[in-house]
Amino acid sequence: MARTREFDEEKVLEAAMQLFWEKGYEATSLSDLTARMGIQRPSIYSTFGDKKELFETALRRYTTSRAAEIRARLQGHSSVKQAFAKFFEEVIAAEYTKDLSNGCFCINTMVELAPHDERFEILTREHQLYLAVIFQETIERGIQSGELEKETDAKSLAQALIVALIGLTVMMKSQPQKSFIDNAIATTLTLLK
Amino acid sequence: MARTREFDEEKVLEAAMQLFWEKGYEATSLSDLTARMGIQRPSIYSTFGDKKELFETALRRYTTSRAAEIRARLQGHSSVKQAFAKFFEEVIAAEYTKDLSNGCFCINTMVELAPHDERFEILTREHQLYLAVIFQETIERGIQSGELEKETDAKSLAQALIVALIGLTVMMKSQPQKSFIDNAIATTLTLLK
DNA sequence: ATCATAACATACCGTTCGGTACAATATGAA
DNA sequence: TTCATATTGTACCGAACGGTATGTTATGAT
Repeated sequence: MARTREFDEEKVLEAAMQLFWEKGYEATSLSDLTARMGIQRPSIYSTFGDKKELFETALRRYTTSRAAEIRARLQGHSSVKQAFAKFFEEVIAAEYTKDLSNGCFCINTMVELAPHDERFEILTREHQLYLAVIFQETIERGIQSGELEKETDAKSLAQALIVALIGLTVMMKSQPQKSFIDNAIATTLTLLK
Repeated sequence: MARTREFDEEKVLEAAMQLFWEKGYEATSLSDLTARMGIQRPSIYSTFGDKKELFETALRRYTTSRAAEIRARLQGHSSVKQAFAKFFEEVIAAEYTKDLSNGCFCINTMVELAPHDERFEILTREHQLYLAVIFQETIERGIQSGELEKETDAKSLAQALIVALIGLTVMMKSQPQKSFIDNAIATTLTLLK
């Protein structure tokens, strides 16, 4: 009964996410978005609402898929120590490999928007809490299997590892020597015992 | 021989620093700056150069005084463990006390500008490296006094604590329960032994 | 084939952006 | 007191901002 949509909503949202991830909210203009998404301005507004709604949708997409990815990676090793070591190693390698490293979209948003917009304060907090739960479950698996000490405080340890993950992700934005990060994480991971 | 300046360069720079610290680079407009600094636009340009130069000057002022403050705090306790515990505790308390917490100006800049501007990549990296040296010296003092184990790798441990400091500072922007941060830091500080 | 309708492209809205030209003002050396 | 000069306030610059009105185009149910 009417003209059919010519773009794939998933694809243009993915493009918007990449752009916001690279440049942040303020530094990304509507012109940047139309260029990258390959659609016109009114199409953005009719499909996603205004700039901030689009940003929120993009961020939700990111956090959902990122959490699933992390969960999968941690479940991919029988050894919990090895699972965390590999995971951190891959996070580090990803930043040092790609020429342009964007870090974590959620962390970027925590810094840029959470302090001035409660919606993003909540959204970013809940993502971190969810990651902490994933970490905690992994640690508990290690306790159950006997790999980790029975007395381990799984929750506190998970929270410490989340803080380390955030810290290393941010620190890498200043491109320190890789040994700095490697040392820091190796030391932190000795908490798993 | 000419009209005398009517404002205190130090004071208006301090005001600019506070504003950039609160809002970041992009989100702070020249109008915001003139309002907060209490001087007119041409005075900013003739005294500090353009917006980015002013930002850099403000950030340098921040990092210098912040490093001196941290060094002093860590030297203020004979016990190294207690020095770090108190220091982290104060960082946490500062964020939960003030209604508007700005976190760390340097960390904010690492996230917003370092990935897109080499000048700030270098500036922020060197600040973190300097803080790591301060941490390392403190840890070495603890080794020397016998408070910490002789085998302690002071450098790696210092780097791990810097990563934790960054992580907690960023994490607090999402206003998690205080117990999350307290647990994480308590666990991380068990690395001091 | 007609036509109501939704997506399209274009062109524009008022506002705000970073930055500056310019004239008025105040100063101290002469 | 005069005058060269640096600082001030105002008013403006073109460009870019987020957002929208409007007319054109393509669609599928009738």
